[in-house]
Amino acid sequence: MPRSMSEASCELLGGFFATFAHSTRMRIFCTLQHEAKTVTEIANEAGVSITNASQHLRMMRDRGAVTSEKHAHSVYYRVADPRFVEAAMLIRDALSERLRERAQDASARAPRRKSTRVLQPA
Amino acid sequence: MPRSMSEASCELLGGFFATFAHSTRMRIFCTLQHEAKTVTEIANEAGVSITNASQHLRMMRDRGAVTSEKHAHSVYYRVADPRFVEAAMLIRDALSERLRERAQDASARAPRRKSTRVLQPA
DNA sequence: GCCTTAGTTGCAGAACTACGCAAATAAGCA
DNA sequence: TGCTTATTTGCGTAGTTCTGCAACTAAGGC
Repeated sequence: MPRSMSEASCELLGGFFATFAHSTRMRIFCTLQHEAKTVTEIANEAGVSITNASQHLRMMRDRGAVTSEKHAHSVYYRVADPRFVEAAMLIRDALSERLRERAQDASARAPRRKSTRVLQPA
Repeated sequence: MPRSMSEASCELLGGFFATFAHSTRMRIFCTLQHEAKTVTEIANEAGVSITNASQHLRMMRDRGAVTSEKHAHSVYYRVADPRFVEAAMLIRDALSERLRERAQDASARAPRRKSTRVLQPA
């Protein structure tokens, strides 16, 4: 990261991160991590309406997180760059470690409370 | 990334990403990437009011992106895990490449328009 | 040309987020 | 104790985002 990013870059990167900053889009992103899928498949797997999936996907495409391609009736969406998946995993791992630590600290201070594992093991 | 993350995990990860999903927080995060700083320093460097910086920092701390520590009058904030910086750089690089490609494709189709470099070189 | 399947778009209401101001708290100093 | 500096909190307003519904478009098959 350069010492100071321009206002425009921050805007852009912030906009990109917004792509992941919602549980529905996070789920959509998870369904797409291995292969391209149609809107209907994505909507079913993520448990949202097709309209809603389509809207989130448009936003994600506009900001460069996914790309789309039309085949006959269907539109296939895929993750635009494998590094996005890599980065998400890096963050998920760091976050789950930190939360485990936090929970341990908390239970050390209040030892009667069971520790809750919030993220599934990677 | 596991094949399917639980709803709670998606919520949590989404919440974490929200931490970066705003140009002000992105700037705050940039100012903190190398060293811990006080709220006043952060506010000055990011160009926002102290109140506003404090509010963003609280949100970032609640979600695990930064930690804080009090020394005398001042509260020092720092990035909670270096992997967060690493992941942000990974995404910034992937994104800037993709945008460059996109711009090239666009100028290939409409050759008279100058290509704009949106992100500074890493 | 009409029907079906797949996806997108416009719109409106609800929910959430950002920001500033003023007031409150906290730590050290005189 | 009272003062000053640093930060946080409460609250109101303005703005943005999310979601569903209904209407629309696009591609292929009959």
